[in-house]
Amino acid sequence: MDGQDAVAGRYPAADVREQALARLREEGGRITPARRLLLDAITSPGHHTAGELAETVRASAPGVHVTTIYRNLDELERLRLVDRTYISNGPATYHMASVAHGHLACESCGAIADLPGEAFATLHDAAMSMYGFEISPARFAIPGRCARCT
Amino acid sequence: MDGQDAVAGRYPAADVREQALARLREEGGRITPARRLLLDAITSPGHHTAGELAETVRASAPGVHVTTIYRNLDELERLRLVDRTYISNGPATYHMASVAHGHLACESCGAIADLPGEAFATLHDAAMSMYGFEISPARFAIPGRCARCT
DNA sequence: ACCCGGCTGCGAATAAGTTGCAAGTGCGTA
DNA sequence: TACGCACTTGCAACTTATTCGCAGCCGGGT
Repeated sequence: MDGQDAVAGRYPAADVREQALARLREEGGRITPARRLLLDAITSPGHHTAGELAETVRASAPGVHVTTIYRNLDELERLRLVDRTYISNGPATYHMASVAHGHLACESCGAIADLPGEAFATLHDAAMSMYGFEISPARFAIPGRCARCT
Repeated sequence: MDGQDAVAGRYPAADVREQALARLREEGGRITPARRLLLDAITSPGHHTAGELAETVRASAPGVHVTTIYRNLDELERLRLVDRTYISNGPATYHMASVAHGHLACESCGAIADLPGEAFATLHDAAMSMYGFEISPARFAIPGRCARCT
């Protein structure tokens, strides 16, 4: 199961990072070492839990507290710079927001794959016509079984 | 946003309950007051969290412990009699398994609506052709915004 | 009525995430 | 370049959801 980066990571991570920091500053936020390191971690390929991100950040700056990670992720999500994705009952995972896409999460091996936004077209239409409901595909993962685990 | 029971609840709850108990017995399980009450609670319309189910059961039998609720829900899920649905970061919700369907969960008011299984057709095909991935629509809720909250 | 094995209650443990508060620091201003 | 205010951070304690070990209970086949 590849395709982890069918969507994110097309541009140098440092560019994405500085762009995100710029947006933070626009909003009256500050640029701090913790934030830069968090963005470094989150721009790396794949889907990361808050705990993993904390660990990655701590590799460079041991003092950074999980609370800081959570608060910054909240802020980045509020600015729509990152997507928070809930995978079954496990911890939420985060990745840079980019092209709209959804996720597939294997219930047995935990692998995650991205699915293009177009795959959600009929789903989107059904939700909209039946309930006037606007779906957010990026924010959740569809459970199931991947090819390897079937 | 109605349609909570577009799928479940077409048959008298007591029938569904006794049928589920019969399946449990087939599997070498026992019929206990706690199980009957849990099934009574879960067959009532809507989507229920483990905590809510515990409270409902305790209205009739105050001694029943949450652990018992969780263990029985696990068992019922194993037998595919109930579906466990994860809604964002909140507690899991449970409902009787019946016709395959998905869920829409409003991020702002928490309302839940059911979506027929057919709405997942293209999604299913996309997941299958791209990754050989078999999705389980019943097991998750799609976040978004309902008509009232937009 | 008896007995075996499944079921239950209890308490403690775990994991993820949140909150209040005091101390620290980025960065606009002078 | 120094100052100060508002934004950030670290810490510890708390909440919520769920699981586990263990001892005793009881459903139901004989």
